[in-house]
Amino acid sequence: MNTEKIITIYDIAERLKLAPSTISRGLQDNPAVNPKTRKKIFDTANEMGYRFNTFARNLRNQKTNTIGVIVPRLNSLFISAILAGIEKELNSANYNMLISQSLELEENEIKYAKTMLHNRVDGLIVNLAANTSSLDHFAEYIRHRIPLLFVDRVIENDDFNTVVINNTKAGYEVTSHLIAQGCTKIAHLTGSLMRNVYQDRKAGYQSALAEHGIPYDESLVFETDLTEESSIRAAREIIKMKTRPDALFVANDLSAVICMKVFKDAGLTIPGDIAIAGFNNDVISRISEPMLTTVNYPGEEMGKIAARHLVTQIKGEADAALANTVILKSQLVVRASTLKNKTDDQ
Amino acid sequence: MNTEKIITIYDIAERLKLAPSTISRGLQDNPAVNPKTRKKIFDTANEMGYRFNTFARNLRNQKTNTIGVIVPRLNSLFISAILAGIEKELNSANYNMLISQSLELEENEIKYAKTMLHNRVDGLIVNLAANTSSLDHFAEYIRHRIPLLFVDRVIENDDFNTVVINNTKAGYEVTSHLIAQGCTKIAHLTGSLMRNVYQDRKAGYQSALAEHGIPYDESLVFETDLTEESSIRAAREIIKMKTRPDALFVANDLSAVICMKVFKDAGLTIPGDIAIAGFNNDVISRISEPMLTTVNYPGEEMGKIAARHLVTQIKGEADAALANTVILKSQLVVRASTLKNKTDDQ
DNA sequence: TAATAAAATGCAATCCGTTGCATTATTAAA
DNA sequence: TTTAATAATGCAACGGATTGCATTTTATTA
Repeated sequence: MNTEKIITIYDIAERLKLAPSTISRGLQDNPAVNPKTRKKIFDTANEMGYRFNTFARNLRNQKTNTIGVIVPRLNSLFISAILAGIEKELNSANYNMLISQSLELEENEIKYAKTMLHNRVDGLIVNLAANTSSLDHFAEYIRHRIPLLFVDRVIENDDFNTVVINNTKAGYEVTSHLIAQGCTKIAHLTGSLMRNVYQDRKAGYQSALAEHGIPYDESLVFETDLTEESSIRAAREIIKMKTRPDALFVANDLSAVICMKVFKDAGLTIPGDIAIAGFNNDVISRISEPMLTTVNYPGEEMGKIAARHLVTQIKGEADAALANTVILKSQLVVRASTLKNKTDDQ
Repeated sequence: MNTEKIITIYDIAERLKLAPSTISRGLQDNPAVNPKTRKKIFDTANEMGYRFNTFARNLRNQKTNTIGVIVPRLNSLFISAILAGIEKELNSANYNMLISQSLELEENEIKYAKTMLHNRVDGLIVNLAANTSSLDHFAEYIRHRIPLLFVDRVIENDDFNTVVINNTKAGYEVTSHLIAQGCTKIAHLTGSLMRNVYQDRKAGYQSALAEHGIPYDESLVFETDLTEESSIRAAREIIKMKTRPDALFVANDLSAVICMKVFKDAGLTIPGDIAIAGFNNDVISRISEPMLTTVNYPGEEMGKIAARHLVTQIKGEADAALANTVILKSQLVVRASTLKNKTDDQ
């Protein structure tokens, strides 16, 4: 058994005294080839250690069966959920997944978009980096009619397919709920306002305030990168305020729970002194004490739908010219961290 | 600007009245081509919307600059950390990353191993599925001399490169620490014992018990799949035991914190009634109340080292025949969840 | 057995970029 | 201006699988 030589269909053909085309057909279960021949082909292929060359095939077929995915980070539960969803769906549709993380930087996103283009991905799914300000780096995809889809973090633009939730509505619901609990001074800790997810949640927050006649106070909004450190810093700032807010709406669960811990360590009670609501419904929201009010955000489902959508487009079953927005449902999940009155909010 | 036609170097060559080889060289910054010509080539390529075809290149070069990665799950903080590390490293070495999740099933792992082989990955990094019992599906990699490396979850076998931590030692340290805190009846909640990570931690647990003359009691060991549900179930079983354990060593932080919550909800105090230790040093261990004693497990670092190692091998700078084991350091992180005496354990 | 239909196999071009070697154009030295 | 040396470009084969069409083999029918 030679470990060095790479076996091709030509080698098999030679061994069996057949034409390469017959080998190719045989390996593809083409009915035009005699079952006995086919069996011999497979046996010989195995014996010789043949593995087919996807490149040669792709080159010929002008298809790669590979989808590119660009996300800001890999080590986030929410992103992981999206990826898991994409992977499951792609797998059952027989596509591979090429992944890159932009580390929240537009420059990386640009670079990866190009790499994926050269790798001839059949489609691309993107979750934008925090500081991405233009979509120029995706222009080539449009130009080459390569299906492109944004999940979760998108840019308002009718030309692109997107899968999102209604962040404005969700932000509005969280804030309204806090107000219903009697909170009047509600702080908001959020991520980069360049991104719709944070921008919209904030918009919902503002509209709920407005609707209830609570003036919007810029100094109550903390725009951060939502890392562990900045969450702690923000929480400390809140503690130090002269008139402390009676509620905090945080744009993700992890940050919310981190703030909660800082508050508790400072002797504040939750929700007595300050109510806290998060976003995502990560496991962590069920483990914190008190349990965290949050928004159930169907990450895995978003991933699945995004992938399914993209595959449909690739297969040409959907009109590529028709940009589509899929808005998934999210639900407010009320838990102890915001229940000021004993009577259940429901 | 034609959006349909796919531009090749031949099209550029024709337009510029040059040979395709010159175009190819020009695009590769080959010094043999006149700077002025090169400029013209780049300009024309841009103008015509040319993007090079990685397949044709790969086909020719017999290299893909792509690394395959097979993990059991994507939606786990620990796995994500490993992936993030791999990605960072591969990126700076200019490799792409093709990812699949086995969903903890050997059959998927087998299938993906084959797909990656056909995709001609230049190397493969694997974190084994829970129920993988044989490594036969990786035989082809050995046969074709494709660098293969196992991270974290490995199988004892001198033929493979691995990057791990010393789980036995870590398990031993956790257990010894619990014993030092005065615990005498220590339960252990773990994952599939087919996997070294869990097997070894348990071995460490057992040897610590033995060393301190505590008899090993099978009924105190819970082998589960470590999901949220089974963790809750195990915690409830523990509560119901006639003589309740005074400590619980869980094989990962998330499960540990889930158990902690079940215990607290049942009115038990931590660590008073039962001390708890986890594994991984996830963020969650810092947020739980009390904070969780755990083992700092350098996931991202493992990923980086694994990737670096693999790339070195691919480039032929390492002797492929020499299987290597890299053992990273892990540290016991003592926190309140196991500190029975006020005096700091250190 | 010859003629016809059907099944199986073969031929050759194609996908597109790369590279060793040959050839032509340009510059420097004589 | 001629020759030698160098720079720039071109030629053509290669990598491996695919597929429309042609050809050969086998089975069917008259």
